[in-house]
Amino acid sequence: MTIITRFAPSPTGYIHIGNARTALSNWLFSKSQNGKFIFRLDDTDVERSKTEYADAIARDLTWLGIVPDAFYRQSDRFAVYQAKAEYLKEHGTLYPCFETADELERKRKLRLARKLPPVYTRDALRLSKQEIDELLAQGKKPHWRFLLPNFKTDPFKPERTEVHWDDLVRGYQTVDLASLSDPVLIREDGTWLYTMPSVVDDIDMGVTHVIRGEDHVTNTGAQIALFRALGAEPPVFGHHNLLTTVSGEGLSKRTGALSIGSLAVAGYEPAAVASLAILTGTSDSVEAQKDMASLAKLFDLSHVSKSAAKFDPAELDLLNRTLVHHMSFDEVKERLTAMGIDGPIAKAFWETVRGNIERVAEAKVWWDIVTVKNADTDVLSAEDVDFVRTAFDTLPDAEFDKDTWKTWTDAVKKQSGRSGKGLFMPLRVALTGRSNGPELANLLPLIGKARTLARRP
RNA sequence: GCGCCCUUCGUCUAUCGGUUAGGACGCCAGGUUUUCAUCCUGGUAAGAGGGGUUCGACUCCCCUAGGGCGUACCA
Repeated sequence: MTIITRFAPSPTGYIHIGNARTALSNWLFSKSQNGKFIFRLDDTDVERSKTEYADAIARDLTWLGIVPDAFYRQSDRFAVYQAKAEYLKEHGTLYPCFETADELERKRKLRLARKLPPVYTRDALRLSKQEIDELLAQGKKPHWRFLLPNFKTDPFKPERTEVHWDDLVRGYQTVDLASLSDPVLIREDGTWLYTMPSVVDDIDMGVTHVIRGEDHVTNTGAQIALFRALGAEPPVFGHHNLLTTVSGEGLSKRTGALSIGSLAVAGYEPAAVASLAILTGTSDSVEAQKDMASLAKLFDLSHVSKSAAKFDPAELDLLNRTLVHHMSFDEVKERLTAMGIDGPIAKAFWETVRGNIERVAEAKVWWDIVTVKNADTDVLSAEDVDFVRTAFDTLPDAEFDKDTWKTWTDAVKKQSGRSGKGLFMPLRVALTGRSNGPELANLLPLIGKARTLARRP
């Protein structure tokens, strides 16, 4: 059997690291088993769905390294849902309700005040065929609810009805359908809530495994009932834990700083983001994986914890740093070229500076230092300036190579009597304008003789 | 309010009745680099509280506290 998973966001906002966790989980799960991955836009909410968000989500997935095998849009499939709704109506499991939102809210509060679970009491089910027809004739528009199979013969006497599934993350799960309200499937205006289209699509698209956040656990109970009402076997479910901010708040689409798009703009490596999104809150060490293949190797839903995990953006810097430190020239060549880092010394340059930067873009700073910028020596004391001038006078005549630095500084040491920090720091500052950076032995030949001489204070 | 789930170093976690409670990240120290970073070595630091059960409890049970999620005509 081919594994088919899906990521089905609603395009009502930008996706964040928590959504990436879901998307990546589905992607890695299917890929690690030679399965397929579907990208589906759950855009039934016409009001709130925006093309801008849809485009951004697609872009973010691509950036993360996710390549869907198929793409669907729920707004293309309304006719299909309509047909399924008719099927449910014929079987008496989809019924019209005429309460207004206010009425429902009032009833809810009433039950709450009486310390009863605030579930819908199915009053609409008491309407006779004739009453319904009258209401319709008056031009009243109903919303439609799915009748949860939580009773033996009398829908007004729901009994404990357990739905079970073996969750990929959480083990054996139980949801009691009697504690749930009949979910509204269709609004008054005929638009769809996510519940049924999602189920219908999962059936039609052959989805075998649904991996989603823990916030869906209760939904899953109702949706399993819906799968069965539609004559289908439910897929396998897995509910991963949720990520929270450092202060413990849930991530929302409004947590802008953690949106995938903003992380991309900030110059983080997708592999760093993916590693953190997947590995946080699992029993695996949070170590940067350089690509999807190695992440897929680690990926195991049974390692995912059942409690919420704090997501610390600062960890991203750590992961990104290790990734950059070990990145080969070939891996970054194109990006360096785009920054203007090119030519015969580009490779040696990258291998020299990568250990001292956290993000690839920072290479540009060092490129400027090496190739253009004249060093700022203001910070040097008058005494150091004298020292540096004298040192520059003893620069070797030959063109610079990897041994030049040692030869030169050995000579300067002998002549000046300086050593250690006192010897190297002024020279570093004079050459680069900075008190730290890559090894000067490697940097010096890159700067070259001509540019070095031009930096004599 | 009710339902489900959760609670071990600062953080992410291992432990499935008997461990010096392990690892990773961070942090600190030492080494390497005659600087910084990298790298290597070492160290630091934890069972929410209270009751049981048991020869023995982080582990099982109950209570309390704290947290997450749900309880939508959001997804």
